Amino acid sequence: MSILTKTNVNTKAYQNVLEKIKDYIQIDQLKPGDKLSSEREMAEELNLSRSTIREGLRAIELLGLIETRRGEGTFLRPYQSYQTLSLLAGFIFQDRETKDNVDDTLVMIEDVIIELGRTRGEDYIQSKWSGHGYGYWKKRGYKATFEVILSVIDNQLLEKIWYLLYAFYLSIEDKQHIRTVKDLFQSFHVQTTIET
Amino acid sequence: MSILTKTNVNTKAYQNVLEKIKDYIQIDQLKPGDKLSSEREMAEELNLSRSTIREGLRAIELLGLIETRRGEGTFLRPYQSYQTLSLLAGFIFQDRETKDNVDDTLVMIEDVIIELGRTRGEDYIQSKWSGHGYGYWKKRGYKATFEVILSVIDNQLLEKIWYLLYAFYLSIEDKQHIRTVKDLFQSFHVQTTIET
DNA sequence: CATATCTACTGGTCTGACCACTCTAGAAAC
DNA sequence: GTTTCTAGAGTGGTCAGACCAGTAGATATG
Repeated sequence: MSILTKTNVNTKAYQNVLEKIKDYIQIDQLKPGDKLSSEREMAEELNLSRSTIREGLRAIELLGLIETRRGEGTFLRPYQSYQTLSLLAGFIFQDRETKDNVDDTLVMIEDVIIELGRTRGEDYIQSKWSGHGYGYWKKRGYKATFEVILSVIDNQLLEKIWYLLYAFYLSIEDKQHIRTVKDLFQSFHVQTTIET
Repeated sequence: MSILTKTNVNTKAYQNVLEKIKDYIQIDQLKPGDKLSSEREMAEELNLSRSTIREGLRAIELLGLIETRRGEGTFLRPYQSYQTLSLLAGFIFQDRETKDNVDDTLVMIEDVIIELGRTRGEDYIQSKWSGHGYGYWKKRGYKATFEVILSVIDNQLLEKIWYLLYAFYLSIEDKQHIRTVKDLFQSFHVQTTIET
């Protein structure tokens, strides 16, 4: 299902581009940051027009897999950027019913993460937060504060899901998070009084 | 940050296409199955070339949001198909570290869903499962069995996340789910003996 | 050695063309 | 009047070729 390098006639040409590039990455053992062939080279190699190649590339780019820089070339992406995730979230979770569930779901996912944080690194989180104090973290904002928990749970996937949801949450309206920095501090029993 | 309809000069043109289409869908209240403007119309309306429009469309198409049919037009997709989700999951969660976390994360998300199912519709689930009996549901498979829980929790978002994860889980290798139908039955105290 | 300039190459965008396909209004046949 | 057939308009799929705007490296210049 995955590494079929033969061109499929029935599907659209740009989909073959996706497969080819996927193979290309695997075969050449390309790593993040590496440069792909130029669009003109790919076009010649795959016997397709440059515009068709570009349609495929745009799709992959939106997924955050590659990055294009004018004058330089096309590169494999180091990692999924926050911005891309945000856009993705907006599209994936478009419909009305889904939007109604964001609040609930975000809270639930955060519950899971917080629980994980408690078992895997309660001490670290407490010292990190109490080090700078409540006032500091409140100023840095909810996202930065929560990321401290994310940093210790060592689960990239759960992390990505949170980012996806959080980005989506913010994109709906410019509302504040249901939870506050104060809530976070309290769930880890860290002092929330501001020392002068 | 979200619904700015004004064209951003710094970003690439096809990204503006994405925004425009997103707005377009919202403003015109388009529903799944509805037809979008033709590529040529969009091009004229947005003052862009058709190729640029197409680059944007291809990206959205890969996300499974739209569907193009030659000779007919471009349509909003009815639902996010399972297949598309699988492809998406593969791209979004590409890297090695992320893959290592799938097992854990899937279990955790399922815990959340199961807990929700217990509080919101334990009776329904129990009667549904015990109605056909364990043998029936075991034959129908884990996915179908789990979907019973999903059907009562009334949270589309959590549902989508599960589908995304589950698809991704299966795509990594053709392995069986960590949990079994039996486990599900037991967490709801439904009999797992097969009557003859 | 440092600097400025030139040049080849890259992605970004546009134009205009042709194909294959679908749908439909109107002509033709009944 | 009803059915069937057909031509044409419209749609997405693909292509070739062009120009612009950046980048990087070679080359020439001080």
